[in-house]
Amino acid sequence: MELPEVEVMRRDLEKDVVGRRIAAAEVRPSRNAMRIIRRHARRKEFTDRLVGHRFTKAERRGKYLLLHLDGGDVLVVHFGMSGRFLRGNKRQALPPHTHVVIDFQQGGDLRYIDPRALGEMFVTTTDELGKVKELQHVAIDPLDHVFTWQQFAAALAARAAKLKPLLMDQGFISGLGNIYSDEVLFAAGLRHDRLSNTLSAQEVRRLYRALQEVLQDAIRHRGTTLEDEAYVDLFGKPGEYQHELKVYGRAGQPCRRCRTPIESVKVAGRTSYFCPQCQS
DNA sequence: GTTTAACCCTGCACGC
DNA sequence: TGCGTGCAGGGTTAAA
Repeated sequence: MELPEVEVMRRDLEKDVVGRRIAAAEVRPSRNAMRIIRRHARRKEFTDRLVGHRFTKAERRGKYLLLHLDGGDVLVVHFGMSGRFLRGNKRQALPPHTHVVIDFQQGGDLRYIDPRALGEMFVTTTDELGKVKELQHVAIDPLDHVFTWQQFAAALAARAAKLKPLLMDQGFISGLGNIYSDEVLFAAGLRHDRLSNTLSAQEVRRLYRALQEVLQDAIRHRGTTLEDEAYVDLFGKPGEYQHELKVYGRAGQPCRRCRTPIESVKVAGRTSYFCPQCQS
């Protein structure tokens, strides 16, 4: 789950979960459920900090989701690859790989489902958020209004790294994963292996605009749901952006702009897709 | 400083 | 049918 999917989830939670009070919380008995709450030694240590409290705000930092609670605690969630929240109720059976269930006083529940269990969830205090190492490393959000192209240009010039891994580096810019970094680079007309400090001012501007346009567009389409990854929103509904993808997962198929076959290559261990004609 | 590889995990496609 | 292998990709960490 990358920035657009986390943002769609945040908006759903803001509408449907913020304001609700937690009546009960359960960490399921599986080994993977303990993996999800790996920062807490015991289940009770985690659930005790939730029960009786009300969600007051849903915030996003890069790919992290912060669910604030009254009383000053925060539930921090990172979805990894296959993690997601799903609204449900007692009458509905828990789907496989459900690790955490939060019951609301007003009825209904919130399930955390994560087949690959690469996600993580923990409770901390708002005061100690600044001490969480992972959150400290989250760089500026490309959709933040304080993210200016001049600042972006300086940051790119200060590094000599290939664009694709750099865009996926959460300490450089936050929120991009494998799918959106490829889509952004296509929209900017830049190759994955261009070095960040070789970009002209015009190319930097193109990349800056591509970041915002692609991410905003993906949020408007409620995220990308691929067959295998099966991201769905809080209510189980798939996104629509997979129909808008220009390069990701399209190896061998004609480029939507110039008909040249899309190529795929391994970059920093990730399969990357690009158009050899449109991107330079 | 930058890049690579290994690790965590499950489901699925693949070849034999 | 069933087994082993490799891949998918979020991130971190250690090593090159």
